[in-house]
Amino acid sequence: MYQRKEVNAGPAAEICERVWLSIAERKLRPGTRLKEEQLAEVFEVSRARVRQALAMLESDGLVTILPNRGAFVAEPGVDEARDVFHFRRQVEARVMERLIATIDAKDIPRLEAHLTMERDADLRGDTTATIRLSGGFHLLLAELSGSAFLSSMLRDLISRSTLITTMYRRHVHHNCGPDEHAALIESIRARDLNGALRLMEAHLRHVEEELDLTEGVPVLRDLREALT
Amino acid sequence: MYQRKEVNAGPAAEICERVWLSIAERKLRPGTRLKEEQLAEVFEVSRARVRQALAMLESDGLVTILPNRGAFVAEPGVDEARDVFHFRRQVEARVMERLIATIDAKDIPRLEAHLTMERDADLRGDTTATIRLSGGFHLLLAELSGSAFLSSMLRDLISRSTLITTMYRRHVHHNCGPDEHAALIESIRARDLNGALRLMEAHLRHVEEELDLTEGVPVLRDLREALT
DNA sequence: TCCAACATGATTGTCGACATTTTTGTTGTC
DNA sequence: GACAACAAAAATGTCGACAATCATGTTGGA
Repeated sequence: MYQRKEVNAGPAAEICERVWLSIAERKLRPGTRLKEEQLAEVFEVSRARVRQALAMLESDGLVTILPNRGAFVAEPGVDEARDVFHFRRQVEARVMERLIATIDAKDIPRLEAHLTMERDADLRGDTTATIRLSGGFHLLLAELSGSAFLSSMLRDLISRSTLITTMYRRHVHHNCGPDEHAALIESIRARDLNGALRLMEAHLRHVEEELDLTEGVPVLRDLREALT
Repeated sequence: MYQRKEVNAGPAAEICERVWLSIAERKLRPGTRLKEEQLAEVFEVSRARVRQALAMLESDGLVTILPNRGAFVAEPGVDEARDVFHFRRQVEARVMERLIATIDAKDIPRLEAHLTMERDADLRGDTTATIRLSGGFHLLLAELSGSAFLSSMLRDLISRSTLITTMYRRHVHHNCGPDEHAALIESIRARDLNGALRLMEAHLRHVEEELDLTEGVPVLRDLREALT
């Protein structure tokens, strides 16, 4: 999920992923303060690396850094939430166009292998793996599309989506179901662009519709602004 | 241009902006190696800060960092170029929607003041200022739209656009003309969303049409891949 | 002469210690 | 008792030195 290149998952990326997972599992709530020293102790790494990881997480929209004040788990507002899903639909559509135009038949098994892992984690009830793999499927599509730019954009949007989902979902976690992923693979195999676009659109709408984005609750991003 | 928040332009952001300007002015060509020590000497800062700046520039797509190998000015391919402009149109459209829906009349003067600076720099023949202000206008629109998310996305896309323009433009630098910006301001003042969207679309198409994106020249991103 | 292994130089990556800023707790005065 | 100024503690920000890694040039052998 957080690996920057194909093989080379930098050491800081590992911290990013663990934080991301903790957020997805609601162990870290939005607004929580992230002290550098504390994180360094937990992950048994130097504080410098924690800073590096926090900077990455900020650019991915997962944490907000206030200069000289510290890092906090971000709290995206409803407007940002809508924008994130809006652009995620755009990006995933573009990915699908490139993917169906350029994909090599020998890459299809990679998708199926991923799907198998998703189903397996789902059956085992392994929440952590399920969350990781669920986002990973979309990211794999981007990688197979061959565009590093689309991949990096999508990773950003997926991170934000995850955080938004934890904040605004109505019920328990919905499983970004493996079945919908399976249907997508079939469309890709058949190189059915229109079908794939329709499925992806529906898939993402399902996720968004599970959220309650009606409330205009202003979000405390900066403690100073929040108490005017 | 590179200021992260409103007032608080971090010290590393200054380095980012100077590198960005050098790239825009074609003083730094795509593929150029950026040695940390060298940059530290030129900018008279510590190497740690240079690393910080390079990391930011990488996430903005302006430089490519190869682990243990160094940083290079990025060389986006034609596919990435098309994607960047594609999404830039999407983002700017979204900005315009939010802007016209929410803008306060008292903010219009800020736009006009910016336009005045653009015209002034243009008349003086101050290329550096012209480049900076030209991108700054679009970024100002995003800031006035009130969405930090859209702002950060757009800053990223503008950086990449600049680099792409220097790589693929046919003739000399086209001035992302102040006149088209002026027309946009009029539409905003009149809260004419459809008009504004049309103008923005045309404005961005003008920039893209000045480029020669026909050649499928593969780009050397990684020296290893390039010589297969 | 060509190739491989090694040694050297240069460059990036990492860490710990110190300086700065912010926050919190205390004291003294009105 | 409330408020302001000050002092102590804690957290963040910065820097320089050292370690690890990669590129280049050299040497020895076939």
